[in-house]
Amino acid sequence: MSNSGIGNSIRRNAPVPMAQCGAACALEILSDRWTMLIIREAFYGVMRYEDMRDDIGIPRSVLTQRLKRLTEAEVLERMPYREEGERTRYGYRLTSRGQSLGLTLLALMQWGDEELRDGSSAIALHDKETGARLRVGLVREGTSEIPLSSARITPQN
Amino acid sequence: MSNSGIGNSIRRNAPVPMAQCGAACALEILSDRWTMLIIREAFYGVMRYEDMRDDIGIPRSVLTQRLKRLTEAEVLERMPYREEGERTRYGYRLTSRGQSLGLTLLALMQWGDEELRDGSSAIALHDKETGARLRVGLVREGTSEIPLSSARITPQN
DNA sequence: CAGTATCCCAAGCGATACTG
DNA sequence: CAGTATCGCTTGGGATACTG
Repeated sequence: MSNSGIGNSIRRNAPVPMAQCGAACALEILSDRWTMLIIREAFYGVMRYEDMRDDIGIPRSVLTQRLKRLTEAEVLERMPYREEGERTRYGYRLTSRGQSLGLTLLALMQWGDEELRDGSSAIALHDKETGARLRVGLVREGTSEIPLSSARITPQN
Repeated sequence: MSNSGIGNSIRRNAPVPMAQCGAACALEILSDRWTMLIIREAFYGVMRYEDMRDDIGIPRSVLTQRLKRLTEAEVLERMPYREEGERTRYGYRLTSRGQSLGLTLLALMQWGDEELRDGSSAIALHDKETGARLRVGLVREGTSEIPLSSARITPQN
């Protein structure tokens, strides 16, 4: 049968209790309709409240609440910034904890592109050094580990 | 700054519109409080309605609705099964589409373990053949791709 | 055991108006 | 521009009872 990764008989309970599960823990922060979309914006470098609203169509009250939650969870940080000839404004960007969520986001994107869409992705990942095309997958620990920071992300089309 | 994977200036909008984004598409099915936990159960081989309820504490009405949605999305399938001396029962298991979600689940778990917990994971991944420890990461396409099916998942105590 | 049915309440949604 | 405030509405959550 080999229907899943762990054994091949029917299990009556999960081998890892919810309280000790990293996924369950992560989902407490991430599992609602908007949060990963906000992460996606931040991942692409969109920092501003209004810009996020324009992109994803989230109601103000909800965006405000989510940004607060993500900031408290240290996934995002609130940052002052200034553009040419403009006054100082505030925006949000990924902390290092947030950046490491990029892999999860990419895994999700890959699944969506391959299983729900025609298989064509709207972005491509390449190794900055070698130019080799990259995917999210299982890797031997230590070997051939490519950090997200050495990937180039290019919109297709 | 190099704060995210794509360029280093402030973006006013995401380079990929929501409508063409695999992640956005995936989140339409997956982004609520319970769905990924149900996937997690199925991933571990828990098939039964009542067992899922016991593990994750989801209300009946919600579980029923989610199983329906996931079945319609062809992530789960409803399966008759029979245990020793018992009558035929029905349960749910991952389709191939569902199984390929395993990578996303593992990425999520890895993030939760490393960033939200003490860094200790409740499971370990090893290559069935070589025994090498595995992680979710970026891989050169083609090269060194290890399918989920050749990974052994062992609960760490 | 695998669901339906019901009911109540809290949270989230969506729109719009307002403020520093 | 980056939020708060408000409000009516819909959805989901949580509990419990019932059915084949």
